[in-house]
Amino acid sequence: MATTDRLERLIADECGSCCDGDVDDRVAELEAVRDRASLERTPTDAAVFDALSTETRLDIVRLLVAADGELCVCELEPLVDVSDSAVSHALSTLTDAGLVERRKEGRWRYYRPTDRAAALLAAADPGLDGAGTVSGGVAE
Amino acid sequence: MATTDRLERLIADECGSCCDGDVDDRVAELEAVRDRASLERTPTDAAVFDALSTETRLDIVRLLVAADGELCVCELEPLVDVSDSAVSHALSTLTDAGLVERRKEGRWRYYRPTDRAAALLAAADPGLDGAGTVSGGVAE
DNA sequence: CGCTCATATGAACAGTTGTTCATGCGTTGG
DNA sequence: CCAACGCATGAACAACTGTTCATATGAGCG
Repeated sequence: MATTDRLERLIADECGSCCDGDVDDRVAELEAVRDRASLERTPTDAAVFDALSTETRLDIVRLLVAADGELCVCELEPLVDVSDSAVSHALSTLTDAGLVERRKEGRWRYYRPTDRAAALLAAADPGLDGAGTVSGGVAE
Repeated sequence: MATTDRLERLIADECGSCCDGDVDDRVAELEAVRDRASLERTPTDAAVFDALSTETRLDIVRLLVAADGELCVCELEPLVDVSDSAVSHALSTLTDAGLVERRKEGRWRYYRPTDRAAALLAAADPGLDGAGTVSGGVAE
């Protein structure tokens, strides 16, 4: 890690150069933060959020959650203004991300959202947003 | 909505052509679903998920959550393998999405995650994922 | 079996985006 | 003031991606 220049000046500025070996301590602390952050990584990584990052896919998930059951492609297609092929592509991406599940019945495929999808929408939508530090208990 | 062809066949297949005017009913029902889904839209829309859809920005948010306080750019930059400019760009995007907040102090800017950011990470990370219907418990 | 249907999948193109480099802006120290 | 610093921002380029068209797959039906 060669870019500790600014970090040293930051620490010196924060505690008024009172202590000298604090740089190493702070670096170690930051590396511990990095380790902790890495542990929270799921195998899906950013793919989960990426799957919800376009209006088409997000609309589909919202529709599936709003519908109190399951919908098939031919029901979704009239509700979003893209081709059925695009809907299918979107559903594949969402399935890979673990946000929807598929049920086959005859010629049709019924899709429904997973708990994770609903949890993500709930976490993003409500007005609990805005200000506030986070630390402490994110537990649930 | 001109693409109700398949929808008609679906309904006929589901209830065995028992009823005829059901197509309009089902279409109306689907439009109600669409209206309900639209109501849940926040002004931020898909931008929130989009902000978390890249490894760099997601890593930054994870680091801010893992750190039990606030971090500045010079502390984040050694922890992610991109330039300080990229970190700044990422933080701007995250700020616009309402996922981090900025505090100015002298030459430095300290960043901390919002509640929404923490809630989103919590909703995506835990092992509560996988199988399960979402609303109300639609047994099957 | 050959047909159609519902959906999945591959290719290709346009639009988007994440990165770095260069530079601008407010702040601090000499 | 002037220089240096921390960070923000604009431009530019490569890389990615969402869409549609074309085609494949598997299921029902005559």
